Amino acid sequence: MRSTGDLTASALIRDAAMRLFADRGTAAVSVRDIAAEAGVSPSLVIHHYGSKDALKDAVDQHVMQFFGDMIAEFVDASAADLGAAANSSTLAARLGDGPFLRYLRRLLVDGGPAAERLFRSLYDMSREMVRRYEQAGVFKPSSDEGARAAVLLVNDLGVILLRDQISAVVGVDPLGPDGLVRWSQAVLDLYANGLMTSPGDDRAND
Amino acid sequence: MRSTGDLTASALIRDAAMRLFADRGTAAVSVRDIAAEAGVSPSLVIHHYGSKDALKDAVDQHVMQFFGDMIAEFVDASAADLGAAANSSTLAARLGDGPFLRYLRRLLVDGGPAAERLFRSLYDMSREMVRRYEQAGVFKPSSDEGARAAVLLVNDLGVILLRDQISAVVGVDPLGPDGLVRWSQAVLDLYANGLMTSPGDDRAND
DNA sequence: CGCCCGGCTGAACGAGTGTGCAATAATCGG
DNA sequence: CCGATTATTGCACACTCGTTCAGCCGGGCG
Repeated sequence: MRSTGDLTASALIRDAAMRLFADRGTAAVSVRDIAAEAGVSPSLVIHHYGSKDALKDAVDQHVMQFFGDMIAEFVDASAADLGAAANSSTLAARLGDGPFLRYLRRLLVDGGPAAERLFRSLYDMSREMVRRYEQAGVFKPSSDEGARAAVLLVNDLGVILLRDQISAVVGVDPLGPDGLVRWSQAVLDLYANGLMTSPGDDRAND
Repeated sequence: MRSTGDLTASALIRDAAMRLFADRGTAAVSVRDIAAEAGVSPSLVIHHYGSKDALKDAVDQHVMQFFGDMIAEFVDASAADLGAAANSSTLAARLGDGPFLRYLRRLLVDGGPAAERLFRSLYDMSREMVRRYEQAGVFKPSSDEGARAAVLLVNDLGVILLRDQISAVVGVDPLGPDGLVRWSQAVLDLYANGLMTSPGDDRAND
């Protein structure tokens, strides 16, 4: 019942479930697995959350709360100073190696109402960002702000979703300390200069 | 045993498994579900593939073959004419609404050796594309071709991974007939012109 | 015709699943 | 200290899982 530094049992269970769900997917994790990971009995898991589905809902809500707070904080900070906090680097660094990003991946791919609400929040944030930057003259005006915001959002989320693949194949974790600067530079170069020699050219991408 | 128009039973089972795996994830699909979807008995599934894991391997291999062929064809076509076939639009349109893209999503997120091989193929394709375009003078030279190729690849795959979320929130399927042109225009505009007013400016993204 | 043989099925088994329940251990107010 | 409330557990039940196996059924071949 105490809310001190060490976690309560139900929080322990929730965090264990979050880790396992993120790594293996919800269906591949049993209540007994969660109990073992949390160091408690399977009965306690049910006693605290009622059912496995309810536990999943609690984990979803917890993750949503986390990202909701992060988004709000980020929007506020960028309202005060458009340039300072407004880059993905600090965001990603702050997220650290916690299980939140890995859970976010499952959440977005598995879908569901919670995922849709979260994605809507992120998209709204992206739109607001684009609007501010365009108004401030940092971004060129766009004929399709919605699409531009979506493309930028997909760019950021794509790194999170494909992090493991990129790490394995490219050889550098794009969200690690070293890979992050390399990735940011490539993205910044793209955003600042584009990549084609003749502006307004015909189509060409991979 | 025949390879005519209507599929053989084992191919029927494989396709049913691919659909269900893509939609719900491997662990959430039972052999009985697959059998029902394919219209056969559960025993026949095991009889043809030995086990559920082996069936999943067969599905993986089938999908890998499909994308391998597509990649090879795409590289060949773009070698002949750099501009004509070298856009994602035709690729996505050719993939259509088949289950391959949905399965690709699960494959990339669940990881595993097959996914890593596929991602490596895609990354190699992206690198080769970037190299050709830079050499042809279509792309500006880059200080980090690897990172540039990775960013472009993530951009394309991100749309596939987040397709459902984008459809639900933005309101347009980015791989549908109408959404594709809107999405392509936004991406093309980004690639051609960048989005910041002062090239080489300081950091700014969402 | 009889035979057999590969595709296919239904029933069954053991293991593992989520969950309910009674009993035990811990904690706290009096 | 004691009673009570809460946290926690072991056990059991019903069910589903993947998988096995004996047998059915239709068609090609002697």
